[in-house]
Amino acid sequence: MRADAKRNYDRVVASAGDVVAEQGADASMRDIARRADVGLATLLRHFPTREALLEALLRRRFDALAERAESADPAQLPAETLKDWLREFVVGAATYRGVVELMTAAIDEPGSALHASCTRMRAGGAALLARAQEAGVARADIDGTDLFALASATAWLRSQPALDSRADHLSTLMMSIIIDDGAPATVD
Amino acid sequence: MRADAKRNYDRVVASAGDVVAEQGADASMRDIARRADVGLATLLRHFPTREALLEALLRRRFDALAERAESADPAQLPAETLKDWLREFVVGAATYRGVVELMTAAIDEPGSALHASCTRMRAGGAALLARAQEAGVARADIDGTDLFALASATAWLRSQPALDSRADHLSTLMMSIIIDDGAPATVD
DNA sequence: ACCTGAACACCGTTCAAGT
DNA sequence: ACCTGAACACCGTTCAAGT
Repeated sequence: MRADAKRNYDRVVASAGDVVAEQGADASMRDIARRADVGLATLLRHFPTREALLEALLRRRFDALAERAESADPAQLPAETLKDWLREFVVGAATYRGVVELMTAAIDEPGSALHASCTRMRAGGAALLARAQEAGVARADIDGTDLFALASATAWLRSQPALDSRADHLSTLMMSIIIDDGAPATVD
Repeated sequence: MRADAKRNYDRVVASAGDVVAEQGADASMRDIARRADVGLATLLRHFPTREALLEALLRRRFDALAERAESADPAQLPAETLKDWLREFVVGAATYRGVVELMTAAIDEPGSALHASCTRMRAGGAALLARAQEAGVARADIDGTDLFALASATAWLRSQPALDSRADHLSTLMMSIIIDDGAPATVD
């Protein structure tokens, strides 16, 4: 990549971070380009789709989440490990408004830019779930796809501005579907 | 209302029903007007906002749902009554893609055209929930707003095309947060 | 009273022209 | 190689002109 191209790329990503944080995942691409002091066409050549741009924003976080699941400490309590992971999944998926919708759509659309990170996260979550199920601390009649869906629904609740004040309570309730370790489930 | 105005009004509602069923709640208003063989400006004078148009589409169903909660048979089992009502709430809120988002937003925006029906439904649900809680068959640490939120999250899951095949299973799981009557919760 | 076409300021897509 | 302005077909909003 040429030096000026790299510079533009970085400016766009930085600008997108700001604008998407303000306006959500359906923010105006023109707006993002404007704030990056870049032509709209330039933005679109670096990121041909909206999802490609969001992927650049979310990749780091999503990859970290997948790795964390893959290299989970087997000595830790399975319920705690799963709970911690879910908590971070939900926070990650709720950082920008409108991202959860794109994730659930992307996971069965192989063409989507978000597809890879989403399937990888689902696999990671499924492994943690299986360990918890074997230990008898997670509900037995759910699989990785259910887990991904329920965690997404939790993130969806979290990203509704109207429900901001009870976000933690609702997350705790959602958690209680999945985990059953005797202790009262909690998010904080 | 003049005869021709009434005719246009009805044409628009009918057309909106079709288009919104196909494209979701963010369908193009121009498209709806076109299919109704009406000028866009005419549509917008009958329904100044998108929510006003959706309200016309959903009113009947939402009012029926509220009435049903208000006049629930006290002889019936509280858990069954609540379960049946939730089931219908979820189906109603998931008929059109994108409606749940509008509902959760509308419930704390008194200006919204959907505000009245949503608050009335929440009140109805809260009453059924209270009866179930007194009978000890519903979780004690939730209120009407939580119930509305959880039912909305269920409807959200149901309106994700990618999750179509496990919609019933996910609804059952969500139900299990709220109701606890010993019997395995189920939606069908 | 009610309807409508047209002007307006937006949007994302596409591409020929520029460095 | 990379960038960009401009044309295009859309969108919802607004309003003057028509019946």
